[in-house]
Amino acid sequence: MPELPEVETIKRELEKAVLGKKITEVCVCNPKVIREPAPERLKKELTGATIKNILRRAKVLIFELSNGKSLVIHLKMTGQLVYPGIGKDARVVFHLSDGKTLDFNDRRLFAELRLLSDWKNLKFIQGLGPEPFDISLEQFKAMLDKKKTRIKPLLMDQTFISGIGNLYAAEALFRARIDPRRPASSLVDKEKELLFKEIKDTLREAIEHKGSSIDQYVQLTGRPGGYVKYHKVYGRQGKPCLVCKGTVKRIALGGRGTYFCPRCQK
DNA sequence: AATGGGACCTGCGCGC
DNA sequence: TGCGCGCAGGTCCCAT
Repeated sequence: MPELPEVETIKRELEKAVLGKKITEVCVCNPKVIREPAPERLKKELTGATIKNILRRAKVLIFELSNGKSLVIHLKMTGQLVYPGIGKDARVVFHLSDGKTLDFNDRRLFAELRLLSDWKNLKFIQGLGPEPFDISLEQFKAMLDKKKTRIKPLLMDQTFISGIGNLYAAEALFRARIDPRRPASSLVDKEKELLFKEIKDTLREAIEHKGSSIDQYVQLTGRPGGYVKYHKVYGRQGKPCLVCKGTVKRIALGGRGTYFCPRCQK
């Protein structure tokens, strides 16, 4: 579930907590989460390296290291980074030069961890579309015009626009009063404009509240994010719409649970 | 090109 | 109380 706001929250906290520290030891408790290289080689190459820079691209975290390599982490749905670590149920434990640990947890083993020479060459990274904050309204409008596909799955398509997942797609569409099933190209200018604004506002507000703790997401400290109480439709099926008092519905769209208010969203 | 489904996983909540 | 089942979702992959 971690989307742009959650990963951005972790990134900012990591900068304060572990930047400049050295990795003194790595414990791989479950090698399944390591995509490349082989766990033994990863351990060897990480040990002794200093964390020089921490970046986020879409939902991906990148640790640039003093040895020229980069540790690339995609949390997928249930990945967590916790500092100081407690070691409980961790899949990978990074021991740092301050005597503390950084825990990498992942209940469902979907997350991916890689050590690469050049993270920009990773196929997934290369395929990413622009982030919402990096494009203009005119660009956003032009991008939608070319697409006949339904707007919600399109917003979640990382090759189209990156950083938005199921939760924030639903929230932004509700706030823009657009039915998630609408073909993207059917949106008129006013709707595109409003949607673009609401996407950015929703993401910004979620970052301010340090993300949405649905399922497994927690901040680096292990505390939950505070944005769930501001959700207007996500997870609220059967409950009254906060705007019109109609009932929030849940449908499947592109195989994903989709929350919306049929009365508000046209 | 667009869409649907399955796979990857595990734990939770549901109905019986 | 316990069992089996559906569901949760980011991404990839395959089929239509």
